[in-house]
Amino acid sequence: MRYWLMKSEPSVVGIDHVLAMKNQTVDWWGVRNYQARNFMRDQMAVGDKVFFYHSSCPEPGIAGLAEVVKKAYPDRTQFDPKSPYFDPKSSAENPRWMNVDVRITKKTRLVALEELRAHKSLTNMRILQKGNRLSITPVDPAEWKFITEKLMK
DNA sequence: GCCAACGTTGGC
DNA sequence: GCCAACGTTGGC
Repeated sequence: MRYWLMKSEPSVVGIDHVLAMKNQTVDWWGVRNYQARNFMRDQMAVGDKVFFYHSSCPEPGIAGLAEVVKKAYPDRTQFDPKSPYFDPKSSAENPRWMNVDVRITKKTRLVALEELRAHKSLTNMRILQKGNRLSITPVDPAEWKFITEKLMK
């Protein structure tokens, strides 16, 4: 079982949106970066734990806990010509983009990016590295433990 | 709105 | 296969 951090923009799909969805579950559509796709496609398994992270917003940070409930399958938006995520080079026979399904298990207090930066034991987190842009990153088990047990309590 | 960092594209 | 140009991300 692995741990992950997944970024979402709350103005598009925030944690409250997902809580209002059926089974509090969302398909993680819209990833158009190969590294992030490969994490979903090759490494994510049902039961993996996820930090649901809010980015590009007034208060970026971890907003809740989630888990992977369905392994990767083709992202529906790549086939929709009306979607900004449409990819003309993708096809049903040879889909380029994949996503998993993620279910919110708990909405937590917002653990702000600024707060994460303040803790020495988290300095290696991918999300805190300069220039980090990857929307899906692995989380070290010790980092998961620290954040869930010490910061969220 | 700025801009550093990084990924992708495409001409050669 | 190189790399300049361009586009995007995301915190500030």
